[in-house]
Amino acid sequence: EQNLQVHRKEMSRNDAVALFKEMGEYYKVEIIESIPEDEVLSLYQQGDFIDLCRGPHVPSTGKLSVFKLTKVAGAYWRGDSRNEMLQRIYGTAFAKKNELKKHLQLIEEASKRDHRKIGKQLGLFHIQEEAPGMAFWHPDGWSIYQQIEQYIRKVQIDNGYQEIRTPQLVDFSLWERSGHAEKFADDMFSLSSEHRQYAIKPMNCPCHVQVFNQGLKSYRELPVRLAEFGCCHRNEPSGTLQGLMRVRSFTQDDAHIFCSEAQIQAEVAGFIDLLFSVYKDFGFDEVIIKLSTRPEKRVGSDEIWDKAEKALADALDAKQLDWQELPGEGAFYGPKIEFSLKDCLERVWQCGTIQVDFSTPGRLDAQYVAEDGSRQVPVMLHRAILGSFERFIAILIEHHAGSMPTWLAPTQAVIMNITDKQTDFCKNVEQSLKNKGFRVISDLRNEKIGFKIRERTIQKIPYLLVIGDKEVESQSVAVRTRTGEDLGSMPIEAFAQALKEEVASRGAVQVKD
RNA sequence: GCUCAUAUAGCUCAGUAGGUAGAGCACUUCCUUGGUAAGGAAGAGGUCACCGGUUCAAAUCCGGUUAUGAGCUCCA
Repeated sequence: EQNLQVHRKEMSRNDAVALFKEMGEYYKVEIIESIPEDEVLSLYQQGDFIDLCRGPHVPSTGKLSVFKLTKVAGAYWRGDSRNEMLQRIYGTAFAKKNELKKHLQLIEEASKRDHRKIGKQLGLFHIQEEAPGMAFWHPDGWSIYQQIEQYIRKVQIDNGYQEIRTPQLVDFSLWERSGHAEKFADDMFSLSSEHRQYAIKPMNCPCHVQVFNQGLKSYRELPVRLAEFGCCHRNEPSGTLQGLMRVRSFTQDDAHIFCSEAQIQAEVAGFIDLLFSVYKDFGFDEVIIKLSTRPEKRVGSDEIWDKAEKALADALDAKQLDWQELPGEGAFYGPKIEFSLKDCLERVWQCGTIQVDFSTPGRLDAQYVAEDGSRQVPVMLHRAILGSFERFIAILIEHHAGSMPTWLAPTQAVIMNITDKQTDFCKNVEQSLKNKGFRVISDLRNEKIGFKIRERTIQKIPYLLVIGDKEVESQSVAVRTRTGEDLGSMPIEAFAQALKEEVASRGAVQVKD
């Protein structure tokens, strides 16, 4: 503590302003002028370098034994994009050398797993100049996408959702009525045709209300759960695009639940269960939960907000989940819960959300007939589990470093002959596994088995089935995994059964001899 | 959108005081039929992102555009 004070100086405002003006540090002068009169101004010195700082500083940079400068980047003066930009130098310091080493290794590992890199290596997708921020999905990437979509479709239908499909292009007047045009017009793609102004939909909610509005609904029909794999476009600023993580064209696993106020808590509770079971199936066990409550600018009475916030909090508490409150962070139309998952490198990704909306149904004239015969406006719950397919697949690629769990892998097994004497048997095995519904290919090229194994291992195919004369004779396959494990020879039926179990359990069990 | 950087063969990358380019892998053909992470030979492949300027000459220097990367701001 004593040490820390040695190089610390306190100064009067006038002296400090004079000093920094003399140094040409006008931003520092601005900061000094914004500090309240009664606060102490402290300065720190390292050699010839003097700086205004609340502190504390280390007495000497020599005390930072283990550090590394990591990057240089621009940053807006006072975090406001209308201001000038300053250069910020980032560095990181650790108490021990091996801690720094561990930290740098983690960063390196993350860069090896970058979904853009793996996406290219495995031929999953690409993005090109003519369509910035929009993915071209290749066969293997689309296969992963389709597995996920079909899985979510089944899960939602099993949980009382009805799937719908709404237009990509909707007249601007709907976005004006919904309130989106006013706030987000610059971020919407729009076009005109025959004296009509359209926008490509930036979200699905207004369209879902249109479906709800067809036919007068009774309270007996609530809750109505409408789901859509809704493809949306938002004209995000060019500098924000990033691989599949931040795109201009994306598909949400979107759904809207129309219900009464009394049903909110039960619907939220049901959604939370669904979300946890889905994340578990994808191999994510740790979920971080945040509840955002009423902001200053909002619609709806305090009474309704009280009820909605309580419904969300009670739903979480009833499941004894840990959650954190973010006061004032809710949307203007209602409170929300956000769900983030942690990947194997401990990185946190926000994916799921459920939001209560008191505003949109009323703006778009949604109503139902209540028990007493009166017309009521339903509450609308916006919810997504994965968020967007693009982003979720990027997270999966990085979490698994490209080795997708067998149930998601584009190719689950490759059959390889040693010489072309075994070609016919290989084709039989391929067909028989395909008939059982597995995604398999044959590699019958005139190449050495070592070469094929190397290539298919790099492609992260879960199972490599080698067939030589021995296997033909015993009607079996020699099984090797992408991790290099040799499971020995087994009858085709035994392999198919084990593979079936692994796929059904979504990777909890692996094929074993 | 802002700041800085980057753009060379399908991929990963070299390269040049300014004199129109090179490797490995992949691809094609031939030889090889080989039991668990690279068999051998030959061949083909590039207006060096795009537009303009300087110059006898530009892939190289300068300006602009587009895209990408890092960060900032934003994210219904």
